[in-house]
Order: sequence, then C-alpha cells, then structure tokens
Amino acid sequence: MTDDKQSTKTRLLDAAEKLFADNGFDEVSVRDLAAVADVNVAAVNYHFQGKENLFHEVIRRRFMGQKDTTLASLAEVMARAEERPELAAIIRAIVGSYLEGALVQDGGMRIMALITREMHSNYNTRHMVFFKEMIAPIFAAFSAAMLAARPSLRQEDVNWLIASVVGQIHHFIMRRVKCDSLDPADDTRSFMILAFPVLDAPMDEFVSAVTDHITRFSTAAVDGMHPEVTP
Amino acid sequence: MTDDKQSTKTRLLDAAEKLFADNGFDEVSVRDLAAVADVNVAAVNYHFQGKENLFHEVIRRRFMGQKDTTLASLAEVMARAEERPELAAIIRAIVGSYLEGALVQDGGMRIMALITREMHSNYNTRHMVFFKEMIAPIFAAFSAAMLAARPSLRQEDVNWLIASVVGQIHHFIMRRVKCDSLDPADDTRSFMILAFPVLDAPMDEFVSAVTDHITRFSTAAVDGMHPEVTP
DNA sequence: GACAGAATAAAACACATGTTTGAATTATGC
DNA sequence: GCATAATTCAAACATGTGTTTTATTCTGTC
Repeated sequence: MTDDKQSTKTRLLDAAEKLFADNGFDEVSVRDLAAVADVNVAAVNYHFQGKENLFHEVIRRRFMGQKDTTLASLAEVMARAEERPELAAIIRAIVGSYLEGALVQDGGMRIMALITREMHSNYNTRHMVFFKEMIAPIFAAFSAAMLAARPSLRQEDVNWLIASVVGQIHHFIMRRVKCDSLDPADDTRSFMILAFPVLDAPMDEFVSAVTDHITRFSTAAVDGMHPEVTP
Repeated sequence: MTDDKQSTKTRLLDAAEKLFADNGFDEVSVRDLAAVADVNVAAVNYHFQGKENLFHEVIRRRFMGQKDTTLASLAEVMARAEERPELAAIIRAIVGSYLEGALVQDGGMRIMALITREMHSNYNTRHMVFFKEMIAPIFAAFSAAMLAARPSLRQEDVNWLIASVVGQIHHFIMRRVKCDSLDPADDTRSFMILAFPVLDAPMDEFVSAVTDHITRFSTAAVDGMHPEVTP
C-alpha cells in the first residue's frame, strides 16, 4: 500500500471524484471508473472494498478539510470581534467558505453539489455520515456565533434563520452546476442565464456575487425580523 | 382504454406515485411497481410505453394542476390589490400554494420533494419538461408581481430575490421529507427534530409555520435591501 | 353463442451491474 | 537472484434491469 503519486489508488480516487461529481453515485458504474482511471475493473474492489467505500473516500478526502476551513473562518471572525461579533461577518464567513470549496480546483463546485444532492436525497440513508461528521459541527458553530451576535434571539429563531441561509446556499450551488452541465446550445440553459447572467460568469465572480447576495439578503432579513436593541 | 376507476392503469399510476415519491425514479424497478399495483410486469409497457413515460404521467397528473392553483392564487392577490400589490401577500401566495401541494393527500409532500430532486439532479436532462412547462410560467408571474409591488427594483434584483425564496422553499421541503423518511428511532432524526420541532408536527402545522417564516424572512430582506420610497 | 379486439399472464430476452476468481505479472526484502 | 508478497488482468459469476414475445383470458358486440 505504498502511496506513490499517480498510483492506481489515487488515479482511481481522482477519476471517481470527477465521475461521481458529474453524474452521481448510482449513475457511475465500476467499469466507467476503471475506464477513466485506466485500471482494471477489479482494482476498485481490491484497493477499496467495493464501490461504496471508494465513494466515501472521495468525500472524506475533499470535504472534511472543507469543514475545518469553514470552522476556522468562523472562529477567526469571532476572535476578531470586539464585544459582539458582527452578524454580516458571520454569515459571510459561513457562506463564503462553503462556496469557496468550488474554487479549490476544477470541478470543486460539482463536488459541493454532489454532497448537497446526497444529503438531500432521501432514497438511502447510506451516506448519512456527512450529516453527523460534517453538518452537525458547522451547524453548532454557526448557531453559537449567531447567538453571540444577537443575544436577544432564542435558539429556535436561530435555527430558522440558519435554515434559510443554508437553503439559499444549496439552491445557488445547484443552479450553477445544473447550468454548467447543460449544453451551451440548450435553450433551458439560455433561459437560466438570461435571468441570471452570473451563472455564466467565471467561477470566482459567481462565488463572490452569490456570497454577497446571500449575506446582504439574510442580514437584512434578520435585522428586519429581530431589530437589534442597542444597549 | 376505458378509464374505469381502479383499473390496472390507475392502480399502476397510484403505485408509481407512491413508489417514485418515496424512492426516486432510478431506485424503483418495473417489478416493484407491478408488485405494489398487483399487476403483471408487462402492464407497464402495455398501458404506458415504458417506465419513463409512466413517470411523466405521474408528474403530469399531480403537478400541472399545482401550477394552475399557484398562478391563480397569485392572480387573486394581484387583482385584490388597490394600487400596489403587497409584497408579503405575493410571497405568501407563492410559498403557500407551493407547499400546500403537500396537503392535498397523503404523500403530497413527497411528490413535491420528488419534483425538487428531479429538477436539482443534473444527472440527466430527461425530466427537463418540468422546467419549461412548470417553473418558467410561475417564475414569470412571480417576477411580474414583484416588479409591480416594488417598481423601483430592477429585473436583476427581482431574480436574485426569487432565487432566495425558492431556495428556502426547497430546503424546507427536503428537510421535512428526509425527516419523515427516517426511522423514528434514528438519532439523526432526533437531532433534526430537536433543532426543528416543527419537523415532527402535523403536516398542516408545518406548512403554515414554514410559509410564515419564509414570508416574513424574505419580506424583511427585501425591505432591508431595497427600502421602499413612499411617494 | 361466436367472434374480434383488448387486456393479462408467464416466460424469455438482451444487457448492465457489482463482485469474485484464479492465473499472470510486477514489486519487495533479504 | 530468488522467494515471497503485492498488484494487475481477463474472464466469469450471480443478479437485477427494462422490454418483448407468445399464448391465454376477458369483454363487449352482433
């Protein structure tokens, strides 16, 4: 099990990452994986112990680091705060670092979309690991941060607010990925871009535009729903 | 082709609706459908012309009506408006009538989630019909309504706002369906309900709570981002 | 009651799937 | 340089898929 670069194992992981992200778990066959990675079909079961395990490795490799950077980014905001952390900064930290997973490499956004889909799909509980290892910690940190920023909020309020923020993040990721996956000549794609030109912009522009919008939208919403009482 | 009640055809449609909604298109086999509907496997291809067509019929039967009620509900708000329609009423009409699709019958929410998933999944462009026949008209009406309510908004602003609203709707639907599909003893489910007790409430309570939250959240956001200039 | 056409049924078809096998090849340690 | 382990490979395996075929039963009409 020497982890040489470009070994069969890593080639398989790379191919799996791209294929799974583009097509989803069920839609990719072991033979597809083997063909793209240029390895034998048996390699999947030899190096990982089945297709499902390979999938989990793909996720672990890319997504767990993401969790850490998100938490770190949030922690930094909290540390820099004088008395009360700023609500907009908190939301921006969460949204931004989540979306920036899309920028780390080509296809990063597809990976984020893959996770989103797998979490949303209620077909199988088999990939539920993400939820516990990944979502729960971020949720807890996000929640604590918002309570610190707005002490008058009840926990229940915070949960509603977070849900609204997360829903927006997911939606914009899905839109982008869907748009990217369509043929440039497809008129559904044209329709989407006409309504949302930023879907066709370079990924970094998209990320910053979306981050900005969600932050401003959500901050305004919180301010409107729960006006801050200045002490 | 006599459309008797309880005919093979309708039994197949009913079984398909439930199975597809619970498990998704690819996860349901023709043999599953036949078994639940208590018909022969060949019936799927005899009455519909293949599994995919059956799926489309399921959607058409349930979702196209939904589109009409949503548009009607929005039209009513616009007609009742004195000078400018009220923003909150518009948002409530859209969100409410979309979510109320969950109440029309047992499993209605699952159908909504099914549509959401199929639209989100970029694996195949094969179910794209929904987008053109269903989403586009609602989007256009929603957009026009918001412009009427806030004439100072640019079309681009409206598109962003709508995306934020739709993202929230999808997210709450997904949460509820995911929660419902989990075993009552599952601790992920417990975790979700702890943070969001309404996920465990009766469906009508859930729908009204979510409708209320999204409406207030989004209205506050729009008001905060684009303060209305009183004439 | 006989007969066409629609509906159902059991079986088979053709193919794709994840996984396993067992031999051939390559790498490793001494 | 050789024995031993690790890896690769082609082939086969077992199973599940959507669909088609062919025969049989049901149904309505004259």
